[in-house]
Amino acid sequence: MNNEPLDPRPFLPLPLATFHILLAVAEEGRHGYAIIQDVENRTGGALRLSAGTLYRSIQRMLEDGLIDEMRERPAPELDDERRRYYRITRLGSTVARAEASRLTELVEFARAAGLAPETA
Amino acid sequence: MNNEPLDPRPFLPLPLATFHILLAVAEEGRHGYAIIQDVENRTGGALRLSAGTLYRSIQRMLEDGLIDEMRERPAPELDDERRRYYRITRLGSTVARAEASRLTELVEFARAAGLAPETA
DNA sequence: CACGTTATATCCGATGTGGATATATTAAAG
DNA sequence: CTTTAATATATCCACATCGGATATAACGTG
Repeated sequence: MNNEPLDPRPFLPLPLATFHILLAVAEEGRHGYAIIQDVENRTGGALRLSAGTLYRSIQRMLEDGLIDEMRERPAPELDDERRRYYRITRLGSTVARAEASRLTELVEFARAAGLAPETA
Repeated sequence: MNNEPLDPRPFLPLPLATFHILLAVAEEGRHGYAIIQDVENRTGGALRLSAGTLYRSIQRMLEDGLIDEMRERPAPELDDERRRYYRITRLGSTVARAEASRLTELVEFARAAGLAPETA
């Protein structure tokens, strides 16, 4: 077993697109186009990942080991052979957790400066 | 009086350095070098704004009206004439609040995906 | 008065991003 | 059944942000 203590710090702060992609594929295995739609839906249309940003982010994340490509097809009955499905890795989870904690701290700074509501 | 409803959306997502600078000058009027130290202290040394990033960020923020330069010298007794002091504007506060709210939402997404602790 | 720290400013290269473009398959509409 | 829109991946270009290096100079201490 590989239980080395993965260090997320070299990855922080995480690029915005990378964090959103990690959240999208953490829920369930998703392909690129579905990630774009997931991010748009969750942000109420406020963030629309461009195709350029998405696919280059995915390449980087594969190289860095934050995600990996799945062989299984999550929905074999209504499938599309063009799709490439991705899921989060253990390293990806560790990095996403560290980024979430950085963001939480940032919001607390804003609250202390009177620039965020008291009730989260 | 100017009570037009300032729209923060075109500024979002805010560059990381810009948000940290807004938080630093929101507490009290600060000069550039003091901002670098404030950010380093608050983040426990995790984020060290480089001089290049800081002074170019300040220029942009002045042009955008997020901060403005003060005439008053906060500490006239132990002053340094090289210093240039900045404070947050009303627009800067509005933008910082909007960014804090975006970050809060982002952390909630991470929590929903099981990638952040339940207790903020 | 020499030296490290404080202080502001600009330049360069690397990275992240949106928008445009390309290509091809799938689904829906006429 | 053919046209069209949506789906799906991928690459290119230009722009913004950023860290690190460099420059210049005033300040504080030994």
